[in-house]
Amino acid sequence: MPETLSKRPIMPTVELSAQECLHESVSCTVDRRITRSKKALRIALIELMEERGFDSITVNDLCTRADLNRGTFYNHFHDKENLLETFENEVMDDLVRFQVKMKDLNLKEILFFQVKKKPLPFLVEMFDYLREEAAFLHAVLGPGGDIRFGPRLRDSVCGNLIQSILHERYRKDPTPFVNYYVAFFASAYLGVITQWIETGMQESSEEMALIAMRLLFIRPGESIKL
Amino acid sequence: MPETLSKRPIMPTVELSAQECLHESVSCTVDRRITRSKKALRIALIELMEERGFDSITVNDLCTRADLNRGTFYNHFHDKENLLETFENEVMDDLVRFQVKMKDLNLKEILFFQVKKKPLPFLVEMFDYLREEAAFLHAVLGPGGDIRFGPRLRDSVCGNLIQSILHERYRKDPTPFVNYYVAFFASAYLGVITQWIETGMQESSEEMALIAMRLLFIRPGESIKL
DNA sequence: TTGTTATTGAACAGAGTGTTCATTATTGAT
DNA sequence: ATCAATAATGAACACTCTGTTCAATAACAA
Repeated sequence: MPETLSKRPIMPTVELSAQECLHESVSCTVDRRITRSKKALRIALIELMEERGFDSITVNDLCTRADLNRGTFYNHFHDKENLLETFENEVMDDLVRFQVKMKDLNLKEILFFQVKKKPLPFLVEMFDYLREEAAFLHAVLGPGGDIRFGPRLRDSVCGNLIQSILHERYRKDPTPFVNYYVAFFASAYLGVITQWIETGMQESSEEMALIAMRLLFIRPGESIKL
Repeated sequence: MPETLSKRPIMPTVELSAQECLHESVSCTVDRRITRSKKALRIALIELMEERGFDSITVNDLCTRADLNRGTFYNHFHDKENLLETFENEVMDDLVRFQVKMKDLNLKEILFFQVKKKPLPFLVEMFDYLREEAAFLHAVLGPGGDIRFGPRLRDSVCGNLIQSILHERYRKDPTPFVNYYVAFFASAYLGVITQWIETGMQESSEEMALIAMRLLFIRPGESIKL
């Protein structure tokens, strides 16, 4: 079914005026009505996801909560899935900058900070950013959230982290074990992030960075003499 | 809104006759029409979750796919959420038996099998069971699944596993680090299970048990001399 | 101020929901 | 094989939500 084709394209004034700006080199400001509507919908979405879960939210609910006309919603979004997807993509785009910093990481550098008991700066930055987006992340990672976002976050943030700390001996290891090794640690760090957000971010970003580093040097079986 | 109260209670003949059985001590068999309908709905649910995701499934879709009348669906389930929840609970109930075996585990025993390169029997059993339920698990853990099931599986299966391997020194550690330590490994093992199911369970249950054990003795930072 | 455009409120057909009911078909047990 | 019990069926119902259109109004950037 070509259901996506039957939908008329939503062309936000934001993007169009942004292009025009480059063309006409004029100070371009977006229409405040649009940003206001979108902000209100974002808040309404987060609140309702926490209260009832994404599935049972209706477009009516969102608009009532955001104090907007239902037509306004459809001016900017196809449906509630498109609304959620938009905000998810914004966060994912923001996270790209940390991926870059992760790629030129190595175990020696981590250990250098570890022995000095200093948190890795980029890890602190990352937890800072996650705290900024805590309301959204709490909703979207929680029981009323989106099942696809956790894996996205894991692959984006944690995937690169694992690649950089992956032991050299496993880099060229073709056995299936390596895949599980990567899945193991990527999921593990997503779990740490989720735990932090779910429990209300009691620890500071510096503390979390140190905890994340410490977990790299822990081995459950270490208590037993080999 | 007392919406749950307004729903009439669904009393499956299964449970009632089960009670009567204890009372009258008669060989009790459930109505085959019911089990047939529920099985058809289970298959339909799994298929449609894979194809379109749970959110966009309608009761109509389920009944069409299961070749059932819509009224039959409402004879047994309140709504599609209740349908999914029922099957989720069945799997969770099955998993209880592994929790028991996990509680009387300890690191020494694991190491004993580890040095002999033998998989822990209960781990093999568990991966065997997961393979039995692979179709359901693949659907419910996948992108069209239920966001609440992963955490349930993690807490049930992996939570107990971690408690038994938790290093003695952390058992009485009151610092928040321990919480993240547990979250770390519980999420990690859920990630391994999910990876296995998502990639079509290429490895045997014995291989997976060995991989899970090996991951207990791995430490990313081990390549660096302290 | 002025032209533009986002928002509003109303209306619409269509789809899905959850329920009821009389009828038919299966079932388990005698 | 028969029979009472009950699950399945198909139809109908009011209801909610959807996604769209439209004219009127309000807010905006310049």
